[in-house]
Amino acid sequence: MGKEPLTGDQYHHGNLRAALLDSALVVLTEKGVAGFSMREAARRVGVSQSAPKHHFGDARGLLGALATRAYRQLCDRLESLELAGLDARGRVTRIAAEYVAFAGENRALFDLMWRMTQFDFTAPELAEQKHRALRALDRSLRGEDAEPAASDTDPALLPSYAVWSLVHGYTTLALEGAIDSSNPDPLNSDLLPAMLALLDVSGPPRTSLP
Amino acid sequence: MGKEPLTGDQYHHGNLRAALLDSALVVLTEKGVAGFSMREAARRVGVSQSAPKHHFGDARGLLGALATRAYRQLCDRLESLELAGLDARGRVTRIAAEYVAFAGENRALFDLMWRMTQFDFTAPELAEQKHRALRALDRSLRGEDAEPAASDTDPALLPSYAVWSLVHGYTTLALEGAIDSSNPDPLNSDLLPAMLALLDVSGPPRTSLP
DNA sequence: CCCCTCATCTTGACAGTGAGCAGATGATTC
DNA sequence: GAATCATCTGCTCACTGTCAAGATGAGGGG
Repeated sequence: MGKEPLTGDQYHHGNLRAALLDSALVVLTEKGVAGFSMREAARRVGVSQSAPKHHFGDARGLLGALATRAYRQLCDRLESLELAGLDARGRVTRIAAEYVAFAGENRALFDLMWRMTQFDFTAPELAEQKHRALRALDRSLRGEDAEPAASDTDPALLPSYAVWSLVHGYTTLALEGAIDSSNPDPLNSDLLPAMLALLDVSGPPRTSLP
Repeated sequence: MGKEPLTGDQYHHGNLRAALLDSALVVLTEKGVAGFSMREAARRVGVSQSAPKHHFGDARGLLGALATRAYRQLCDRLESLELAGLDARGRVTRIAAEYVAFAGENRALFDLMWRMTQFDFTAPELAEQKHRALRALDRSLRGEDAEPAASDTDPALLPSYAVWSLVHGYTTLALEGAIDSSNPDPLNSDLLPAMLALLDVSGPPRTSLP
């Protein structure tokens, strides 16, 4: 009975699930998505190579749980933004900056988030978090008091889709060095606000012109 | 040393380099980036596992060559578009459709293209092709006769950056199922033209007039 | 002609990975 | 106490990328 530090954590070997998630995040950050190894994540918490199986099934399960947690963190940040006193354009700029900041602070995680279908990972909670991200963005754009969209195909969502697409596209292109590559920190450039200024975020064509 | 290739298949085992590229493309398309295997690509052309080493160095070299070829194909398609008689908005819509079509027809390849930094692959030709894509897009947007941008930071490029970001962002988000997921073929939806209609593509801040 | 050189390709290893299976281990409950 | 059950270990297997050393064959002087 190897009684390692029994501090607080009840060890059978503790709450392995959380420990493995943290360890996996470190490995992912260090090695990137391509260099990630489930064995190494297990090794770092001092546990056998097949310990993760009971908690996550397989490697995709682990990465999926990690991505789901990342989505939740991103949504939390977007939802907790302080936007009072800002007009629509100011809100959009603010939320775009937060989106880009998250991507910059969690590059490997951000990479992983948009690669889950490639890993054949389709958890309902993941799709739910994606919807949550859109809703958070839409609520910030149209204001707290605006009535939420009826469905995902509500034309009122169009500006939010456009903002998301533009911000997400710029983020991935900049991280890949395709845009603003001369800038040492393209994620902090003023290119994004300038691009957003070209976008009409006033609202959908609801029987009145822009 | 003779860079002169012989006609057709020169035997030792033919022109392996091209054959391996084709084979790798098939494997990539079938298994995706995550499931790609260099050994399998070699196996399919009936050659040993370490045959690719002489031509590509390692697996990243093979994928890099594949990505470079893909960039060139995309640029070729964008540059050969017939845009005569279209106004700026029509040209943008047309080029966006072509961009999305390429992504839909070559999903695994398109995935790979924006993942090369992750594989530590930095070939000068790859960066050059990215610039070429931007220039093709910009030329299509502002017309053949407009004077090209002086540098990558020329403010006149702003609309092109915005269009690229929006189109690229929508493409990746749609492929990932984050946008328009109820649509069975989100890449052919009319969402993208509607979003582009929200974008002001008229030109840079009019501090100077044409 | 022979022989030499050199690019190309094969063989055979090595370390590392994800996955599956039989069993130890220990907490919980009866 | 004993039985149950989730949890974790050790082992095996097939597979991967990479490397070093050896075959193979084409082309070019002597």
